[in-house]
Amino acid sequence: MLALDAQENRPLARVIAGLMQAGEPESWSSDELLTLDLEAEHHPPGAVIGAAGAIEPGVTRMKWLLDGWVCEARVLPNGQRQIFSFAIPGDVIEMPLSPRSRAIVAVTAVQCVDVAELLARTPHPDDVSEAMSRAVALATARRYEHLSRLVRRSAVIRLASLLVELHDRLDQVGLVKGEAFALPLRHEELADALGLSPVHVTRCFKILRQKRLMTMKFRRVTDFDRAEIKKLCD
Amino acid sequence: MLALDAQENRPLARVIAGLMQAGEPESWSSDELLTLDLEAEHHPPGAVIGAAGAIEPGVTRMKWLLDGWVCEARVLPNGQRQIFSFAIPGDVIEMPLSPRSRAIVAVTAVQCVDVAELLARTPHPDDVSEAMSRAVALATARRYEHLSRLVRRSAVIRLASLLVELHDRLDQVGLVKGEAFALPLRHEELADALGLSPVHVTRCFKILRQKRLMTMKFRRVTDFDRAEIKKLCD
DNA sequence: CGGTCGTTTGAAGTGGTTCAAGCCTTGTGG
DNA sequence: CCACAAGGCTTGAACCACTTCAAACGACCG
Repeated sequence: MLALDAQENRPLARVIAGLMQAGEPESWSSDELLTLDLEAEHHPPGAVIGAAGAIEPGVTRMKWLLDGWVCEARVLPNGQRQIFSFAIPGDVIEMPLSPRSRAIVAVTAVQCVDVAELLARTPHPDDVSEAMSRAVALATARRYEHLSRLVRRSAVIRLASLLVELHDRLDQVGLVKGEAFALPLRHEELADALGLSPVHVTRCFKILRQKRLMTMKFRRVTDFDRAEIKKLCD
Repeated sequence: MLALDAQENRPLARVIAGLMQAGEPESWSSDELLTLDLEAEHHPPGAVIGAAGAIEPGVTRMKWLLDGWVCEARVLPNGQRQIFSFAIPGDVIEMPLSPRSRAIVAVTAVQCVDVAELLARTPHPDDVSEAMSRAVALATARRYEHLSRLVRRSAVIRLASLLVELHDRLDQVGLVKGEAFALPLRHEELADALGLSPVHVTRCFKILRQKRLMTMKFRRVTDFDRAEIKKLCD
């Protein structure tokens, strides 16, 4: 159960922020969600999410990320991994129909709920599915962004523009504090997302640090100068 | 009007093949489509398609490609162009909501119909929208493929795997003759799709030719050894 | 305290870019 | 029918960004 008291309430607040961002009407309130008694799934880091469930197409194959980071990835024939996107708390994840083409993998410990469950219990099912399809549209747009980011841009700019995207998304759900935010990704994960070697991700971070644009240490980004980094990307 | 007699019937046959491929039930027949008197839009090479129309979300913002090639592209801030995908006869094209994020551009002379029109006139609207959404799902899957193709793979393999994809799609709509097919793309367009320089596309074609895997000349591919090229990609 | 995993740095290699020139094809006008 | 111009394709040479390999360092966990 999502037995969230005032102390543990933050994941849910983020989720609601995510829904609002996706155009959720005001008919919703966090109180309503709290009373739904939804069962949250928990997954440890590295777990493949959703492969166990039955294959049914449609809106029901979606999960709603309450806490933690997941990535949408695929292992290429040569053994390398391609990460298509990251999802952060408040995001909606589309489960793949075939787990071979792409898999949803937990990067950190993860807490999520099945949208089918949510739809069955909410007093506003239409609003929920509306919000979900908006979230899907946002994710699709971000995938186009990601592709243009990867192609014919220097490694530093690939990294910088990904960081700006993640910063902005984290900011919208209240996970940015001043110029700092948690970034629970190893260089290897960033490398697999950006099409670079992990070694070169290190070098790119070094360049950004030397330009005094940001610091990445202990899975946290600090002194993130969003304006300057954004300028660098264009 | 799509006043197609037996002579001009081929584009429509391809389109129907495309629909069948997308899971179109047998309740359809080419005869039925011929009697619909659909108005086909014509666009010259280089034209931007669909920017003129009003912005309405949903299934109505789709067009159905009868003849010619189009690409889904975007101009990056640095002036370079990123091509996200190509569409061939029989494909369904999703029009972008905002023309800034991506544009549909005619590569050759193009003939297409609006899906809204088709839906309004067909006696099987449910079957049509079913086929359309299947086509959209296929295009989405191809976009994932394209991303994995671009990242961390050598230029020759990027080109080879794109050629295999295009070959297979053209084959399904009857546009492959033996080991040859028309490929009305300049090196520049392939380069913009593959994230390479046009010069290097030339070199890749040279390598493939020297390996006796294919020949590209005068906008036509000949001696296309699909099996060997496919093997090369893995 | 030692082992493991992740990060950092250096040195050498390579694949793709860029620039520039020549060539081939196609279209146009005399 | 030929001459010429324009656009795209081809090739070479130099350059640079990123990779790979290898070794050292640092944090975290038992």
